[in-house]
Amino acid sequence: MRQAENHLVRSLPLFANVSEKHFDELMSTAFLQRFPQGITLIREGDLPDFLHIVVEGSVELFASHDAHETVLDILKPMTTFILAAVIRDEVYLKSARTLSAAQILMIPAQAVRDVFDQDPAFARALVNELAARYRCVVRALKDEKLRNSTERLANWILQEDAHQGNKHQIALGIDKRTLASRLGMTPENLSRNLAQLSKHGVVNSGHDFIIEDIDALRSFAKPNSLIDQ
Amino acid sequence: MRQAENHLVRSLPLFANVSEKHFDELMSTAFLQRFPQGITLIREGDLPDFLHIVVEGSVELFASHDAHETVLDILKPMTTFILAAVIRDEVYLKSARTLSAAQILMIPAQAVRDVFDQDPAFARALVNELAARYRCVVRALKDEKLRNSTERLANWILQEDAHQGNKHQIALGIDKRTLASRLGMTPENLSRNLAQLSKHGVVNSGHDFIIEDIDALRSFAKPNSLIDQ
DNA sequence: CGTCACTTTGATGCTGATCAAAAATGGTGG
DNA sequence: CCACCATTTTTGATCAGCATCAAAGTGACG
Repeated sequence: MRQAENHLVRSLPLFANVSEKHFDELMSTAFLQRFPQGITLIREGDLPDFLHIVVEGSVELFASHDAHETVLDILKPMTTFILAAVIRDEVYLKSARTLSAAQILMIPAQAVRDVFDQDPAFARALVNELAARYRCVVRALKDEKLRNSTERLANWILQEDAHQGNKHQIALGIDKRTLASRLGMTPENLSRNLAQLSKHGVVNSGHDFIIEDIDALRSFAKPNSLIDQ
Repeated sequence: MRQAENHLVRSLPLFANVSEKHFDELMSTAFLQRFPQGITLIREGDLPDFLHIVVEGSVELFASHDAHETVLDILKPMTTFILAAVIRDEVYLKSARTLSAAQILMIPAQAVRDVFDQDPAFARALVNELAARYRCVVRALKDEKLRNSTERLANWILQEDAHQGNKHQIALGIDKRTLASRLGMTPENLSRNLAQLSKHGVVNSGHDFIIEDIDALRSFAKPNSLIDQ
């Protein structure tokens, strides 16, 4: 792994207070690997070999059952995934594939468990990370069960605007098909929902969404700090 | 706390390898409290004071938004809850209320965090428990997104039969209103879904469900080890 | 300027929620 | 033991949300 990325990884909260020795132990066996778009990184049902961290690009977590598939999350840098499976050494419950070209840091699962037992700072950081991931899933479940698809879209727009610096102009970055899947709706429905939101201050301009009346959007979306991040 | 319960708690995986000293430290500040049915134990949005463990009875986790409420989980002994909020010292994302009279062990949040930092065995056990809880939520999210309500009911019956010893006769224990809520459907729909399942080997006899043809039920339910426990 | 992929629009059907009412169940007191 | 009442459960009718299939529109790019 090159110096630049090493430094980037070192600065992650997960490794913040880990001793130099243990950080080196983790990194000495780790790979930083580039993948093209559309590659399946892990498959549900397999046993975990590595803890994965998205360093660049984006990754989609999904699951299948009886010829149906659903997107459970979309990850951007710097996020760990399949931490719970690594800790328990049990099969993955989700699959993962790259949504764009991506760089993934892969740390052998056994090394993660070993350093966890030796380094209290790493243990603390890891449990914090896992708790954070847990809370994300709970938020996703609440979003799914307590809102309809138009409300999910409206809140996604508000959140994304905040992430992109409250410019009231949101660059999509992904195609609408993927966004639809992320939001738990079909592309057709996303289209119709966007049409709905024009009544609530949102305009769809090519690959951007523009918020023309944020108060109207807020009052429709009813954002909730116990669901949205 | 009485000796009997102390022993029960001591034998939980969470405390299995914790030193006597640290176990006593946790227990010395803990309460074992009885609650009647229908008591709200925690409210979403509040900050955590205690880690909770269901010792007896059952507890419902739920969340509300915009005049809607949804049941996220039903807990039986011995299960921890709100572990993630305790670890991160952040507000609860769910509320909890007793579904029956219940006994709850409450360990001060600060004690949990302190012992975590001092006792590697407790740290290991706690991260294992949190990972297990994480995987439960992921399973719930998949169940919700990948199955319709009849399939959820069919799989619940299969699981409950296994828990109750494969007698092919399942005692409900809770009223159908609560079961419906647990399974993410209205009582009306539960009733209709049960009628549907009579085509697939399930008979509804008073407060019991009877599986008359488990192969038919299995073939309809399509149980999946990556969704069901 | 034509092709191909993506997106939108239209028509239709399924799933599950809601409201209303009937039926079944269970407990209580005469 | 039975009649009565309250509660739970079931049944029926209707409606909203979302998926699906089909077709038309749009835009990027060779």
